[in-house]
Amino acid sequence: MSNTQVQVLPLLEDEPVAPCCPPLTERPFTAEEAETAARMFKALGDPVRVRLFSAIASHERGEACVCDISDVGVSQPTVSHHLKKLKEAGLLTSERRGTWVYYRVEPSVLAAMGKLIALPAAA
Amino acid sequence: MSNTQVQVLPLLEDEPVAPCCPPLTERPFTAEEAETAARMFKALGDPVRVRLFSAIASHERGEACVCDISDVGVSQPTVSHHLKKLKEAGLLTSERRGTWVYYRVEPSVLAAMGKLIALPAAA
DNA sequence: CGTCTATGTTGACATACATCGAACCAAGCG
DNA sequence: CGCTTGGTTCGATGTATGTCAACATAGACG
Repeated sequence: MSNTQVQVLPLLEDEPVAPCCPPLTERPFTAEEAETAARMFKALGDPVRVRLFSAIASHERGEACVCDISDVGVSQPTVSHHLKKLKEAGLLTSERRGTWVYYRVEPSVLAAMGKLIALPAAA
Repeated sequence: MSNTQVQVLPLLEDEPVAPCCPPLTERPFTAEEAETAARMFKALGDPVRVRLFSAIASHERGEACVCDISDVGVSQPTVSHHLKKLKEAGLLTSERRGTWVYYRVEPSVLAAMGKLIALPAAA
């Protein structure tokens, strides 16, 4: 009843991608874990999206205006489509600042993926 | 310095997936690099394939008989189909030993993927 | 040989996806 | 206002993909 200041996670409408799964080599993934991991991999399973993601990730502060990265050989609507896909997968966030729209890499995503591919110590 | 020759890459006649690309965050990928990276990501962009890959990778010696991993909720031909995809992508190799066929994780692949999503050293 | 078990291949089918042009919103500027 | 530039959404279209049932192949074994 009394609102004891539940300062919760601020309403993420999409599913959180970051806290995903153990390393792929640790144990067989469950169906759910596989679903989550596959969603991330699938988002990067297109050359155009890899180029866009890499362009943003390697840009200043991990963010870039669409205008800076839309030279990947496809039409501008297609670029927008792919950016949307990456955003839906939780890999990017976007923000409009005046005239331009900036996309930014979700930092936790890289950490989550790094954990996924983590190698077993014994080599 | 007794490394007279590299011992890791003898004869994969299919496209070598291992020596792929710099980290995604280092610089914008070229079209070719993106194509290579996307092929790897795409191969793991399906939940069934993630489960199969994880089951094999986490198995003894990074290899497993098909019979040990085919319980992923789809029919046997579908399992075979996905294993073939993973093999074509260079993530797995297969070998027949008597009655059973064993699939094995290509170790260099995990290294390549780890390099791909390597985090920038300092922010 | 014949047959059984373990996998792979083929054909068919429904769904998903990448792509484009055109139409549409949003912000700045005259 | 109306124009211009940046970006997204929509509708259409061709291609890729996941899936299964049916058939094929490869060893093991009697």
